[in-house]
Amino acid sequence: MRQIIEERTGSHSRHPASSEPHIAHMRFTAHATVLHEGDPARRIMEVVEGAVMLTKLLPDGRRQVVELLGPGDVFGLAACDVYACSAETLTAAIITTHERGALDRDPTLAARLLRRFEAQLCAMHSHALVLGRMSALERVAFFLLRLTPESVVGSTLHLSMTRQEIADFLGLTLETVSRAFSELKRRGLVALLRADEVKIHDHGSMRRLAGAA
Amino acid sequence: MRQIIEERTGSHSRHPASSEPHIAHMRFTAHATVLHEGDPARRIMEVVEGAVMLTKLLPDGRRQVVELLGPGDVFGLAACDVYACSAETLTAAIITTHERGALDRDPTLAARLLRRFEAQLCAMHSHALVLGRMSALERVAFFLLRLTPESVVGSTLHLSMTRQEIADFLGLTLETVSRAFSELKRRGLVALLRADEVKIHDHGSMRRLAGAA
DNA sequence: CGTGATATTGACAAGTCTCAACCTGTGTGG
DNA sequence: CCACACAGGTTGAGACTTGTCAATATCACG
Repeated sequence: MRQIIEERTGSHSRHPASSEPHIAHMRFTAHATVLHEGDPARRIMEVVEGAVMLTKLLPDGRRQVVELLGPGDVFGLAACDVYACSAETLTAAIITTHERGALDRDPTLAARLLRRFEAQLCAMHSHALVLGRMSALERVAFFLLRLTPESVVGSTLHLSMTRQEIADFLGLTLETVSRAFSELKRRGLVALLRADEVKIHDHGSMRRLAGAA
Repeated sequence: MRQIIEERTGSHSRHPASSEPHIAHMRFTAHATVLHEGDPARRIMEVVEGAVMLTKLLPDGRRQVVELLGPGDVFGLAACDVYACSAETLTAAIITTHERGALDRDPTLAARLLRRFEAQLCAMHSHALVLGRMSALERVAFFLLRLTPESVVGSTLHLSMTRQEIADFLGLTLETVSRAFSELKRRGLVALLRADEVKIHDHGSMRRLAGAA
């Protein structure tokens, strides 16, 4: 893809001394673990293709999906020297990685990641609003709209997440998510073709539910 | 309004190469609004001194404090071309601003902001875990530990937020926050000297409650 | 046609919110 | 210097949303 090409050309001979290529592409199947919360944070990663979710765990096993990532999004971050989140693929995915040192050496890379971080930080701000202040029904409506590209209006939306994963993303239980889906269906806002295929019928009402943000 | 008392430009010119002063320092009193969600996003801002909170609103008035910022933290971000959050000072504060264009021109600045964004993104990940998966008591414990610098062990912690602001940060109501404070006091984990002065007695139990993150 | 994983639905419990009353401390004016 | 007023905080009772546990349904696959 375009990004792969840019990466390769952008990275050549920045540091000829280092024999190790600081860019590597990796291909993952769906439901693969890319990295573990708590492991030493060596590299910064970027989704090239596919979908990835970042999760955090509490000692007692409660889980939160903190971010959903698509092409261009960055992960593998660390507040100290270990990864702050685990990362799992939701679909088959291609991921590229950068040495942490490359951020200082390569201003082009830094500029691109900076823009990306800004977008992701804004997404997290929205997510905080969802988690802190929205009802179950509103959360699910928000989730469905978030997955719907602007362009797609009539077509059907494929969820590559189980109810449990959606629940962990929205701070709910899988039962509550299921009930919310049923309620949206009952109200005629969506149609459930299959458990993982949704068609949004009333975009306006969905927007209103989701806070029109 | 009482916000802008004084504005200086480029006082410490650390980048002599650039003749244009793209840095401005501003001094704010406590409880001043620095910027409004939805306004055109012209500049990126950085906290130099003091504390700032970022908030988002739903159409019906529900509010979420999405981030608490201290010295070094960055705000004024936008997913499209308008600010994603409002920003208010919690204490008197000094804030510096950068033109958005400066990010591309000044690699040193970009590198610094990049590191900061990473830290803030990690903080948001933790916050998502708090909002999505923790009980009221756990949230308040987490909040108090988050405000406690590692160094400070015995001294008393000053909250520069009302119960309502804390509640909006933690996704609770002010009553629930108040009850959580009382419960922590009852259990002997903290002492409330005044409504806005807390002393943490049992750091270990607090850590356990907060998920030892 | 079973079998296992995932999803839905129901009944009940628990945690948090809502509404209301009351308390505390700070500052002001008589 | 005291009394009062006001903003913020605490506490209580009951309602409501969501969580928990359990039974049943649906779908993909061998």
